[in-house]
Amino acid sequence: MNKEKIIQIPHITIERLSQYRRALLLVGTKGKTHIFSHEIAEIQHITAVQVRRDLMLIGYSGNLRKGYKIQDLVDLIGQIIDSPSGQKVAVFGMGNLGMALMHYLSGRRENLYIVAAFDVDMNKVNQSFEGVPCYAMERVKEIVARENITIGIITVPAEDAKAVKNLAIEAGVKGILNYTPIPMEVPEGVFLEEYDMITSLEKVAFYVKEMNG
Amino acid sequence: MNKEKIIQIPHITIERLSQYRRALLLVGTKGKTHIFSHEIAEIQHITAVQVRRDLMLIGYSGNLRKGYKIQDLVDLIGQIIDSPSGQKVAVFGMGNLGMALMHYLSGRRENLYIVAAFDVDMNKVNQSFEGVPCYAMERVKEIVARENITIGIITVPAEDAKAVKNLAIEAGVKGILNYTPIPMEVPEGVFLEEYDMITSLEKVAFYVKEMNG
DNA sequence: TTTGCATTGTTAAAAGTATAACAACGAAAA
DNA sequence: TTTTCGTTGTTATACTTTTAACAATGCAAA
Repeated sequence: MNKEKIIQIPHITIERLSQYRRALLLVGTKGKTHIFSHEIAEIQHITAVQVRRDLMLIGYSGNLRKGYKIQDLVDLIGQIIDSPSGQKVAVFGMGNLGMALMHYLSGRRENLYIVAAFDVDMNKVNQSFEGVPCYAMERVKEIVARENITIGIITVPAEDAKAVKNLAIEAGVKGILNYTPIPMEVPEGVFLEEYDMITSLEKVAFYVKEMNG
Repeated sequence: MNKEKIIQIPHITIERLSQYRRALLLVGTKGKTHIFSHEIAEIQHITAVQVRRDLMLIGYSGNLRKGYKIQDLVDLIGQIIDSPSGQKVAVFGMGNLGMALMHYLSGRRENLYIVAAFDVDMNKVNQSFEGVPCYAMERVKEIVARENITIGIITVPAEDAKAVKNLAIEAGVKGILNYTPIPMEVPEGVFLEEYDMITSLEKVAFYVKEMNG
């Protein structure tokens, strides 16, 4: 019965917690030790009430005069959203986007380890990027099993997206982050998150149009 | 009084319309001319009711036996979310991510024209990528004004993010798509959209943990 | 013709999410 | 001491978004 809290934390709060943590880590580097709800709110472009409510949901109590202790809050958020022993991640496709991700993510989250890259380009295979080895696509099954990789980020060209996704899932990956423009299907038990940059760009374009006549 | 509909379309429907359109264009290439709400729903991992409701909001009527006519629907979505004369976009920072974006977006949306890239690296300046010229950062003001660029995508390193954002806005950009991990402030009248890949990755990690924990 | 069926369009209900309102607190100022 | 102030934690309310329910339609099969 050592189960987590019964009260479910809303999806959207989970996302915000991740964002709060990054904001906190950022301001933490500036020597700040405490922060008020309205300061977090301003960074995130939301309201202070919402921040306080989110923190209430995870059961964190701040100090009435000093606000929230950054380190404690970071630790608590970690307890909720991180896996205790971390998770291993592979990047499928070392084109520009894969390279950007590797560069950006590598070493940034201590609980998420990027341990492998895969590509079909033999000039990239057996190289290493940011200290992460790049393997041939043929070795997905072997490496995913050996390293116990649970998350795959797909950045291959559109035409290979489906095949690579299937390969990753057959190999045992439990979460897919899809950066290709091809909507995917995944079996029960695999979590899928899709992001298409065009959606964001078109959204910006729409609101620029709306605001400026 | 030639104003658009009074009934406001919810933000989230706008985003889905953009996604519907891309899905429709994709299936359209396969010779399909009509599509049912449940088919769109399946691609988007949502319910058919939601699709129908969204289409109701934009006033599109399908055919009871054949479903929705793909071309008509694509056109109508375009009327709603696109600017009649298109908008021009600049990419700030031609690192891996900027390069990936350029490659991916270039020529994909007929109404959004990527007309300039900016970088500080003199090896990139005066080159062109995907047919798009790359200028020195010093020329932002000049080029944004000359080309009438309304949207800026920021992919520079974190430490330059704020300065480049300010530069772009001073030059007249009305919409910012921020791919750096630095939360930004923008003045009234400028639309800001932020995306951090770590949020997506942590979200996947969280739900993988929850499902398999 | 009549019945059955899969679909759309729409209203009503439910669920999810954000905001408002305010008591409680405790340090600092009066 | 007492008052003021800015903050947190929380409940109650409002708003947004999704889902359910179902009438209407019109083709196809009986």
